[in-house]
Amino acid sequence: MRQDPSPSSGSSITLEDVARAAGVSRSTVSRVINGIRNVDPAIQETVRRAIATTGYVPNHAARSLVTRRTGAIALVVSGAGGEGADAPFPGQVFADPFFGRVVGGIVGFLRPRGIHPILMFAESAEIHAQVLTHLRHGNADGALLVSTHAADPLPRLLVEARVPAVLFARPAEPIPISYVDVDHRAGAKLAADHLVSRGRHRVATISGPLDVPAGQSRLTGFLDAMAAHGHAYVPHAEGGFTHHSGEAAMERLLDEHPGLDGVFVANDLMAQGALVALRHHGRRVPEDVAVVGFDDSSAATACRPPLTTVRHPVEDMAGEMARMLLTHIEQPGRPATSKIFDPVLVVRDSA
Amino acid sequence: MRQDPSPSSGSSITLEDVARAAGVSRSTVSRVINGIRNVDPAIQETVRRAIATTGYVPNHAARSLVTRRTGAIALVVSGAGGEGADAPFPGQVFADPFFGRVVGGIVGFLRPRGIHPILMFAESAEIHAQVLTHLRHGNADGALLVSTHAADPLPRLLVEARVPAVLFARPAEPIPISYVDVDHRAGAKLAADHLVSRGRHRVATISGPLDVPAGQSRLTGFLDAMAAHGHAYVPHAEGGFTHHSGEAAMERLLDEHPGLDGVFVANDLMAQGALVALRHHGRRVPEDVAVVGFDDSSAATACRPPLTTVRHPVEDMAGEMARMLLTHIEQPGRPATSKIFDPVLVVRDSA
DNA sequence: GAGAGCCTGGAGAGCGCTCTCCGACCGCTG
DNA sequence: CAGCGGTCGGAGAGCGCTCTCCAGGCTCTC
Repeated sequence: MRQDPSPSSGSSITLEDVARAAGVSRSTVSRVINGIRNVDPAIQETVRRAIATTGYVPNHAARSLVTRRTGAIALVVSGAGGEGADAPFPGQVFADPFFGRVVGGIVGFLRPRGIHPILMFAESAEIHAQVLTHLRHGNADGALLVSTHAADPLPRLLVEARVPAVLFARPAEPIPISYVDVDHRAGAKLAADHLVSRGRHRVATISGPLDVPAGQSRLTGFLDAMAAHGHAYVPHAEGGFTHHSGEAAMERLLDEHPGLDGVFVANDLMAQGALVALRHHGRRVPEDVAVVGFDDSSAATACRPPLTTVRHPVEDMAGEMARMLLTHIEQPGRPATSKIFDPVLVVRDSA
Repeated sequence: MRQDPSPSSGSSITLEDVARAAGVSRSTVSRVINGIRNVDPAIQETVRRAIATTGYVPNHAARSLVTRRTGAIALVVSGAGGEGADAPFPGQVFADPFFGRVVGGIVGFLRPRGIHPILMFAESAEIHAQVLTHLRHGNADGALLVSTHAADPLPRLLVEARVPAVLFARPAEPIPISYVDVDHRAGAKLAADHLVSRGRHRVATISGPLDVPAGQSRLTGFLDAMAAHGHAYVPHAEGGFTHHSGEAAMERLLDEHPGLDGVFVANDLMAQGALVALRHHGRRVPEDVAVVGFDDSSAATACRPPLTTVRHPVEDMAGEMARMLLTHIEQPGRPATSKIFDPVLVVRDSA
């Protein structure tokens, strides 16, 4: 089943060669390849055979020179502008398995379409500029942007440079750019309802950073839902979405409210940290304290006990993000749109 | 400091336009941009200014059409050929933070050179073919390959297709392809020496899969080093480099050798699982059982207690891999080379 | 002071492809 | 049988860039 024509080295076979082999013109071969206009089926067959025999592979550069399309998409993972140098190498974000799911969803959508994303990290201002230049050089037709921090200037820069782009999560500032997001408030409500239904009355929460929309919405959504259940006051400690910040926040909460019996933690990584702190303080989970996380990352199942958590359909969201970008590339003038996904509660052992 | 020329939209400014603006020929502008041959400094300055005023951005497609270089590199994460469908989406491998470090090291080296890797996952045979086609289309000048399983057919396919490529870790079968690797035996010896120096006498080991060179070498290296210390017999359980396989292997070991007081686990993810099993069986770490991992992944510090582990210089290795690939691309005829890195023991609390 | 040789800038030929335009040929109708 | 619209293949002009070749002017040497 494997074709293996003799002169497979290098591939200097051009359209011209195929045309000669098939006894037709370059145009006809091009039409067959691109499926444009009607070409006599018999000739089509001849051409196809000629392509197979010659082992022809289209030259991507030549094609994109004339079509002004690269067929490539950039996947940009972006941090804030003014972060410290706590990462000697880029790519540390992949320590969060969440990104693996995003990447998986994107690749799952793009790969069947023959597109492979170009991976870029942009964690400082000068690199933002570099990324932008790269994009404007025509190295990609558009960008998928996953920001790790609020106040990421890149979305705005992208809009200004007219680079088609779609974000994962709503931007902190209102700008005309498409994005996908999860309904954070609904997710937080799911967690609140669950904790209450489990009979927890002294519930606290560990939020994400409050300058991030996700951190903000999960907190307010949780507080509102708890209020609806009659809990006017819910202790709260702010974390930074990292394992250690979750552990530290739990310590603080435990110090100030030793009697708490339930906690909603705004992401799984922090919940994992919270679990460590709880164990350290001799609390059993879920008997003494019920814990609900958010994200359903692989950290959720790696924990002991496995976390009850709010699951985003991350893969679906990432796929939709890619689909939206392709649409924007296809139809340049299109206004920005957004799509919000419903989260689901995944009940495991921690609550 | 930011330039923002008026017609920044789209960029239909060509070399020709810049040449006209600078009052020189296209060739001269090209020479200035590419730094080829001597150009009068005064003219260089004029040209540079013209580039800035016009907001010129070179067209990548046109350039690579003539240079036959894309300036792009593929980062291929490849699985075995016959794996089951346990992954609905590709990219699950990123759940292992190890890949984050690899990616970080690669990007750290490539980015200053203006190169961004194209991310590809290849977990089935048909996708191997697709990846190969993509590469041969001239979408990338070469490939960096990280295999998750032995018996990955891709290295051989790459060699056959004459695609410049460098592997992370030695291929299971001997083929003429460049790679970087860590000295697994030396790492295992580090672990053995440490356990012995800590006075452990009933030491066991959890190995990785034995069809992978890394799994194999770490095991034999450990056994040999222990033998050198006079320990002729070391109990051994095979794992699959995953959290759960480590936990299961530890259970088995504990069943058969309840008196063990030290264990070398062939990677951190499994060690994390082993820790869970040990705790479950009431063993204190490191008091009752000392645990040494391998990789120094972020799992190592997320554990309680933090793992004593063998650290590869993953980022350096990944960077070197990229450097080697660039060399191969630069000098096509070059024979395959390899570079082996020395691991380091990172002592934390678990042993 | 003149010839040789070097240095620098310009002209122009492609790289491989797409796509518009055009012409040939078909079947159909009046 | 002539005329007409429709279908389908071919010719050719670029897309924007690099790079070889060449010409002109300079310095240097004898």
